[in-house]
Amino acid sequence: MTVEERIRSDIEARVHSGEWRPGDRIPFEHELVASYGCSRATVSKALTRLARAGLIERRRKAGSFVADPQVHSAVLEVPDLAAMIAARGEAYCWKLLDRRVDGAELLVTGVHHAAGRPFCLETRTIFLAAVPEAGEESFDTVSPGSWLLGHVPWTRARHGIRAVEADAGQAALLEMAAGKACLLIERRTWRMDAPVTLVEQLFPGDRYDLVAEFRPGAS
Amino acid sequence: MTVEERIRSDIEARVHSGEWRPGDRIPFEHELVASYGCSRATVSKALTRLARAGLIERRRKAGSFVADPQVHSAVLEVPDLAAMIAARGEAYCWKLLDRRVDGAELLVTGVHHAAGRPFCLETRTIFLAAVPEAGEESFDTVSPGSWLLGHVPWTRARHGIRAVEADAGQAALLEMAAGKACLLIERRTWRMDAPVTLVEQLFPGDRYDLVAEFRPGAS
DNA sequence: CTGAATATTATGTCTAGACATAATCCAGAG
DNA sequence: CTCTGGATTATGTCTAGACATAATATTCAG
Repeated sequence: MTVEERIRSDIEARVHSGEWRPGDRIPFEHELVASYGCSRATVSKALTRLARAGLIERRRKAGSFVADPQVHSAVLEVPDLAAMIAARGEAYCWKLLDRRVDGAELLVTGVHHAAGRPFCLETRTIFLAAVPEAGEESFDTVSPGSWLLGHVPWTRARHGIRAVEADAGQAALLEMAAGKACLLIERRTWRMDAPVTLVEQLFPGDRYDLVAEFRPGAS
Repeated sequence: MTVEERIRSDIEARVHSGEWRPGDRIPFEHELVASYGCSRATVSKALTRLARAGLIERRRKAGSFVADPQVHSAVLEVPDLAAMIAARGEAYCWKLLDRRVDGAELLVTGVHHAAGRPFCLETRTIFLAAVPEAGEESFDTVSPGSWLLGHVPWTRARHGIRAVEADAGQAALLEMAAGKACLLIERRTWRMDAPVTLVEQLFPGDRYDLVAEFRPGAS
């Protein structure tokens, strides 16, 4: 364990245990230098990282303080569906329903299947200005999500999550009763402010369970 | 702009623009030292931060490489409901329905209202072993979520998000028709491996829209 | 007393170098 | 040929110190 790690984990432990409470001042850098017998650069690196993780707040001249509890936020994992289903040991397959070009947009519709049952209805728009190569792809065996993952780096994404009721057409494609509750995930992706893709994924409520795990100060 | 920031943003720009593709080697540290005319510590700090953000991968002896596109993941903001509703300019109010102690667990049920309409049905368990002070709170004017935010630091949380249909009782409390689609968020929170609270929040599907924004390499 | 100039102090950024560590390459032994 | 042990090399961590910057505390003029 490096000196920097030791400093960090000592401070984390004191904050998490409640020994140092939000607003408390933690030792000055020069005090930590003295007690750990290391150089200031090492202490500073440890504090910088804790500050970036949101555990402490540093103020010039005043010192460093335990930060107020952070806003709730969590890291939401939205893995590649194919990989996710494979990880559960179920057979995965993608069935293309429709593919057409409308001006500079490529519209793809299809269903992801897990263990032989429909699992997710996907409606996707791909903006050809950002991804011209997509025009060459048929997407009849590979889902656009998997293809895009490997071909286009994105710099920003925005997710919306809602609960909706399946209409008759959607219900038929997902082999479920109309009016049943579904999780609707809408994701827009950009690459340097140029839209890359917009996707709506509709999951039967009882067949999908999104999970988000979070560890604050996950240094 | 500091030298470190300049190095970082130059590399980010080259990766995001596609000039350097996943797998490409980026210049060695000593080359960056030469081209920026700075010390190795500065270059190393920049690369360390890019590596932590997942943009590059560093390998001893081999150099640093542009990382493969990351798994989709997003930062999910789960703000305090009271603060969130207030931010939308709507009146917020919490109505306690039930509060009782069952052994070492405090069970609280209530409804969050926005603009006079029920907005979220909350069923919460608070583990008194981790939060003994909660036993003194009536929770008749302040929601347990807001109270806990200010009183208990937590170190880990796990969210589950599902779509469900409201049963008759839930529907009545939320002033909606039974069987309608709802978003169910379940959150468990721990503090140093001791459970703090478990909450289920049920939102009418058409009145809530969870949003997650993500910028990879958000250095 | 009030307000402005000055001194102090802790953090922010950086340098030039040291040694450690791990991965790779290459030469020589078998 | 293969395998092993060193030499090489890039990153990983650290030191001791420098100067910059921003916020506070203090002093002094009015």
